Amino acid sequence: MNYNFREIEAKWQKFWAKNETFKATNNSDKLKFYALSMFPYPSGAGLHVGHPLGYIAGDIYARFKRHKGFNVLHPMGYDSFGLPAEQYAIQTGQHPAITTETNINRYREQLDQLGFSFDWSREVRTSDPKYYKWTQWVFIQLFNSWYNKASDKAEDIATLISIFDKEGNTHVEASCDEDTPLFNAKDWSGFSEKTKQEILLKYRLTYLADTEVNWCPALGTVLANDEIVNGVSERGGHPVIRKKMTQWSMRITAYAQRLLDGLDTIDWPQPLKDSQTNWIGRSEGASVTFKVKDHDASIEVFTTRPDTIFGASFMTLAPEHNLVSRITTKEQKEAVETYVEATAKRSERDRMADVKTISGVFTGAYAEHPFTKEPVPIWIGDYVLASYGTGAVMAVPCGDQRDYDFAKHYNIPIPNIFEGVDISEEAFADKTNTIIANSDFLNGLSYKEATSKVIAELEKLGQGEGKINYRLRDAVFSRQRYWGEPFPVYYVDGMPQMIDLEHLPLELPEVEKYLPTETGEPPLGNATHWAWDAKNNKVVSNEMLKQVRDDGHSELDSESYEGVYPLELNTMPGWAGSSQYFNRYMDPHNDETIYSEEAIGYWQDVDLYIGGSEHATGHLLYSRFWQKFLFDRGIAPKDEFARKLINQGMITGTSAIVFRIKNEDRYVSLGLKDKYSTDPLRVDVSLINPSDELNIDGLKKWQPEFKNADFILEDGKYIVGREIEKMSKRWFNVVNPDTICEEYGADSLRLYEMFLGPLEQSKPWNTAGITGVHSFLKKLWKLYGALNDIEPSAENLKTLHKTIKKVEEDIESFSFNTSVSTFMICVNELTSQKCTSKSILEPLAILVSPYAPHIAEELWERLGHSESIANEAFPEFEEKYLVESTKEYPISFNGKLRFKLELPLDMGKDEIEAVVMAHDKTKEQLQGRKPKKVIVVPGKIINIVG
RNA sequence: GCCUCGGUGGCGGAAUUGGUAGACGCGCCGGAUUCAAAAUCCGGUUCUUUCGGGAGUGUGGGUUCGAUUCCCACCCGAGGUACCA
Repeated sequence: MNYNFREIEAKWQKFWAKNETFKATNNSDKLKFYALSMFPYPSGAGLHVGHPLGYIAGDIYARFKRHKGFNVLHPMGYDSFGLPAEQYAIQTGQHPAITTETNINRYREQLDQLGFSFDWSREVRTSDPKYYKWTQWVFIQLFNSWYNKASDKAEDIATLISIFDKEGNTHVEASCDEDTPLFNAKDWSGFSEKTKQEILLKYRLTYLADTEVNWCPALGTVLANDEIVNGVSERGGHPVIRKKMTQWSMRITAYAQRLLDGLDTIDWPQPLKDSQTNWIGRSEGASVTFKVKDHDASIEVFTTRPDTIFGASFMTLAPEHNLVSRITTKEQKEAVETYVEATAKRSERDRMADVKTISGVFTGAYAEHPFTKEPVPIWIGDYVLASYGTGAVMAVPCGDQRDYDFAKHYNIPIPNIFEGVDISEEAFADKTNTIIANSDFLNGLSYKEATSKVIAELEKLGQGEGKINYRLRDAVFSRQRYWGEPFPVYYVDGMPQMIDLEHLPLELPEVEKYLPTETGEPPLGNATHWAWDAKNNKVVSNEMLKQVRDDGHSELDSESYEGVYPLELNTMPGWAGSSQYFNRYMDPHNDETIYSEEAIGYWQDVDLYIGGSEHATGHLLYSRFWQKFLFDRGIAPKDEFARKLINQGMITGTSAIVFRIKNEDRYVSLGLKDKYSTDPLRVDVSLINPSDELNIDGLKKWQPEFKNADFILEDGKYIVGREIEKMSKRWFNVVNPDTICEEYGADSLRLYEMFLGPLEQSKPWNTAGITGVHSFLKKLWKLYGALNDIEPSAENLKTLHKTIKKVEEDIESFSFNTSVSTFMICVNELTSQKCTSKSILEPLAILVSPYAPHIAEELWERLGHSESIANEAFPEFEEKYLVESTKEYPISFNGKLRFKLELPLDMGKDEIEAVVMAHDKTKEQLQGRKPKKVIVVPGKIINIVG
C-alpha cells in the first residue's frame, strides 16, 4: 500500500474539525500553555510559502506541549481592517467587508489544508463589531484614565478630579500636555464645565490635540512618513504639506520608562529589544532656561551636555518654535518669515534626509547666558526639530558637529572649552576623555563631575534641572479612513463624549463613497446616518442635525434640538485592533466583559509568541503599552503580555532568469550567454525543474512574447540563471503552498519549511529540495508496513532513544531544522535494522506527530488505536539504552586526526596512553621521535604533541 | 555614521560547555532494476595531489596540546535607525 497523502490529509483534517480535537477549555487541572502566532491581514493575494513558516513552528511547539500534558491554547484570527480592502473599495465601489470576507475564506482554506492545530472556535476578526466593541471599550477606559507619576500607574480620572477639587493641579504629578495651566482648588471650582473638560483632556491617556501631520490635500488624508517620497505622496505624486489637525492621540509617553524597564523581564530577541530601546530613545541631561533679552520671555532647551554650557555661543530654535514671531526684530522679520514659510513646505522626513545643506536665519534677538550673563544670539534653523525636546538647542559648536558646521557656515565664534583639544577642524564630542576649561567654576572637571556641578548651580539660579528626555512621542490615533474602528465618541459643544458600554458597539455606517468628502472631511462624512441621539442612545440620520443648521443656529446649540450630536468622523489606526487581541482569545465570545476574570486568571499571558520582526516598533510596542495600561487598571494580571517571542525569518524566492539576445527574439542558455550581449528576463519559477532546466513549451504558452522565440541550448537543455530575492509577484518567483500540498502534501511542506534552516534566519526557497523530505515520509510509511509485537533489539532501542533525546532538546530550543535530520537518520537506521516492533514504532509516531501530524495520525490508527494521537504522552527518554561500553577514540598528532582506535570507555587515562603509545600506527607517525606531551581526555580525544 | 545579526562544499545547512569540520537533504557522478522512462535501490561526492600526503570554516594576527567555537584588528552581506541636541 502506497503513501496516499491526499487521502490521509483530507481524512484527518476532517476528523480534527469534527471532533474539535484542539478546542481548549478555560478551566483545567493541567498546566496552561498559550502558543500564539501573529494573526494575518487577509490580503487578496493569499498565502505564499513564506507565510506559514512561523505558523508551522508555533504549531509544532503547541502540539509538542499537548503531548507533554499541557492544556494548550493555540488560536488564530484575522487583522481584518486595513488599507488594501479600502483601496479596492475606492476603485470598484465594492464594500470592504465583502472583499475582506472573501479573502478570509481563502485564507481559511489555505490554513486548513496545512493541518494546523488551531482552536478555530476562538477565531477573532478585528473588523467584526462583536470584536471591535471591545477595542472601543479599551479606548473609553484610556479616555477615563490619567497617569499618576507618584504611584507610577494609570488611575481613574475621578481620582484626578478629586485632587483638583481639593488642591488644584499645583502639586499633582501627572503626565499631561506641556501647555497645561496651573490652577488652585478655588480656580477649579470656578471653571465652567467646558473649561473643566478641556483641562481634563490634557491629562487623559487618550486625548484630542492639535497635532502636526503630513496632510495631502489631493488625497484628502494624513500620510505616514513612509508614504511620502521627496516631499510628494508616494501614490499619485501629490504635494504634501505639514498642517495642524485635531487628532486623537495616545499618551504612550507616560509609559516610556516602564516600556524600557519591562524589556529586561521578557525573553524577546535582542535586536527587537534594541530597536524598541532606540525607538524610545532615552537620554539623560538637563533642561536649561535662557532668558530672552528685552523680552518677558525665556527659552527652555534640553541638552545632554550641560557641562559644556560655557561653550554655548548661540542658540537655535526650530522654525516652528512659538517664540519665533515674538522675538524677531523688525530688521530680521522678512528674512525669518521667508525661511519659516519655506521650511513649512518641506516634510519632516525631507528635512531629515537633507543633512548636508546648512541653513538658518538670525532672529535679531539675544538670550542671556545663565552664568556669564553675556548675550547669546538666537538663530532659527531647520536642523532643529520642533518635535524633539523643546524645539530649541543651546548651540555648543566646539562640542557638537552640527552646531560646529552651523557656526562655521555663519561665522559665529567657536569658543574652545576643552583642555588640550584641537577644534580647528571639527567638534570634539567625546564624553569620556573630557577635561573642561575656560568655564569658570567647571574648569578642570570631567564630563561627569561638571555635569552634576552645573545642574546644582542651575537649580540654585532656578534656571534648570536634571532631566530625562525620550525620543518617543505620543501616538496619533486618528485616521481619515473608512475601513477602521469608529470612535465611540460624539461631540457636545465641541467636547468629546463617550458612548456607554451598553450601547456599544458603535458600528461603521454605510457610505456611498469611500473617499473624503468634498469639504475635506474623512469618508465617514459621507454617511447619511451618522449622528448620535443621546436620549435614545442610537445612531440616527444626519437630518436630525441638519434641522439645527437650517434654523440658522450653530451646531453648538444642537443640545436644545432633541439631544442629537455629531459623531466622530475619524476611525482608529491599523494597530488598534491588534493591541489586545491576544487577551480576547482567552474568552472571545464574552459579550458582557472584555474577558472573564476566570479566563484571564487561568491563561494569564502568552507563553510563546511567534511573528515577524517588522512589528518591532509598531504592534509590539503599542501592545505592550495597552497591556501595561490594562494591568494598571486591574483588567489584566500581567504587565507584559508575552513572555517569550521569536521572530521567524523571511523566506526569499529563487527567481529564474532567461537571457534574451539584444534586439532578437532569441534566448540563450546560461552557460553560453557570455558569447552574446543579452538582457536578463525573469520568468515564472514553476517552469523550471530541479536541475534549473527550462520547460520551453510551458514558457511559450505562459506569455505571448515567448510564443515564437528561438532558444539556444547547451547539451540539448536550456539552463536558467537564478537570483535570490524577496518573494514577489513582480519577479514571478512566488511559490504557492496550494500547489506544493497538491503535489507533495502538507506534511512534506511542513517538514520542508522546517528543514530549510534555523527558524529565525532568512533563507531562500527552492522547491526542488522538497523531494528529500517527501521520500523520507515514504520511507517512514514503509517502515509501518509489517507490524508485530516482537521484542525490540538493543540497536532498535538505541536508535529510538537517541531520537527522543535529540528531538525533545531541539523542540525546546526551537531548532526544528535539526529534528527533521534526526528523523531521517532514525528512519534510515530502523529501516536497515528491519525493525517491525510496535514498541519502537508507536513512540516514533508520537515523536513525528508535531511535525507531520497527518501521517502520524494515520500510522497511529494502523497501530490499532481509535483515539487521536494528539493527546498521547510524549515518549520518555531513557539513558540506559544509550550507554556504550567502548568508544572509537580519534588519535590526533599535533591536533590533526591520523587514525581511530576503539577502546573501552572505562579505561583510565594512563592505561589509554600506554595502549596508544604502544600502537603500531603511533610508532609509524612518530618515526622514532619522542612526544613532548600526550593529552588524553577520556571519552573524547587523544592528542599527541611532538 | 550608529545598533543588531550573519559569513562553513556546487546549494540549504550540521557540529549542545574549545575535542573526529562538512551530519541530514538537494544537486551531480557511477551502478542495479527496466524494452525504455518514471519511481525505487546501492555506491561516490570540500579542494588539491607526484596517491605519501598537503590545504581548508570571510581576511590577518593572538590565546591553547587542540579554535567554525574564545580574544584583537579588518573586509563583505542582510536588517533596523539616523540632524534626537
